[in-house]
Amino acid sequence: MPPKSGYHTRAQEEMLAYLRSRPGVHHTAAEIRDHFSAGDNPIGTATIYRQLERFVAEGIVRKYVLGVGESACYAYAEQAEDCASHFHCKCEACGRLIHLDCEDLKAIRTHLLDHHDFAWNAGKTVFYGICGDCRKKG
Amino acid sequence: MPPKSGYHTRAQEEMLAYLRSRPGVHHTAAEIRDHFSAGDNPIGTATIYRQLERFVAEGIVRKYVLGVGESACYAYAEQAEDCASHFHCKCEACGRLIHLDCEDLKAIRTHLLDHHDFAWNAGKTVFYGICGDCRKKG
DNA sequence: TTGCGTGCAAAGGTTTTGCATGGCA
DNA sequence: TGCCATGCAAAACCTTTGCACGCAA
Repeated sequence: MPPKSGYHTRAQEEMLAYLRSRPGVHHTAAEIRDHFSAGDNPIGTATIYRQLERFVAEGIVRKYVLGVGESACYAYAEQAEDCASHFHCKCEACGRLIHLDCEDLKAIRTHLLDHHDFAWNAGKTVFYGICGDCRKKG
Repeated sequence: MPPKSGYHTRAQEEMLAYLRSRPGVHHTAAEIRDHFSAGDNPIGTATIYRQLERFVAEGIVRKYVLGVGESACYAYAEQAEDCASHFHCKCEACGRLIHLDCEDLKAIRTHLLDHHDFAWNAGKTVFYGICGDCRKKG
């Protein structure tokens, strides 16, 4: 899925190929920049951010804000993932980001819309809490 | 509910009194600083952050992360609010933060715990989406 | 040729930290 | 007195922006 408008450039193509090769995997802007800095064809930080912003605007990539001061995370959004049954949970203890596929949770969207007039964007929402592993450890 | 450890100081007392007088209202660190800068007894930025950090650690105040680059929000956490029936929705269009009291949504916590082994912290989670007003406007 | 994309550097904003001073117990 | 809290300034951090140059169409 190439961008819908604007020029087709090398930086854009390589970033998209990289993200697409790791669907569902979260990358920070710095990680993406470092990935390309390591090899040939480094890409400037500003370009990283500008392309990511474009990808997000076009719905190709999702952006997740996990905390103040922390970097935002970006992940390639597959068509299959794009349905409302994909959720994210972040463990406040170990920091792990957990992916959840759950049909039941889709009911939340209906409830929020019908009862609270709010069109929920599940893809951007992160559920905070404590994962099972961390609870066992105390 | 005074802090459990450390000294009892003027800055601490005034900040807590201010937050407590507005339960459930969200303030950024800058807003709190400006509030005290306006009157007598201004409080330094570093102290604002250090006290807020302490309040959050002690559970007196809740911290909300709404976006990268945006300031974090802090709100006094009443006992009554502390139950799981208080939720937050942020409109991605107008930026408004909507408070929601909904018994039905509490079922999410049970579901996440029983089916996904995840102890959800509803107080910290923000639901992103589009509010009714903004949808009407297109 | 036209104008968008890129890179560098600098700015922007929020939050944290170092260090000397002041206040609480 | 001993130790913590405070304030100022500077640093740290992520992200955005200005500007000149380069590349796509």
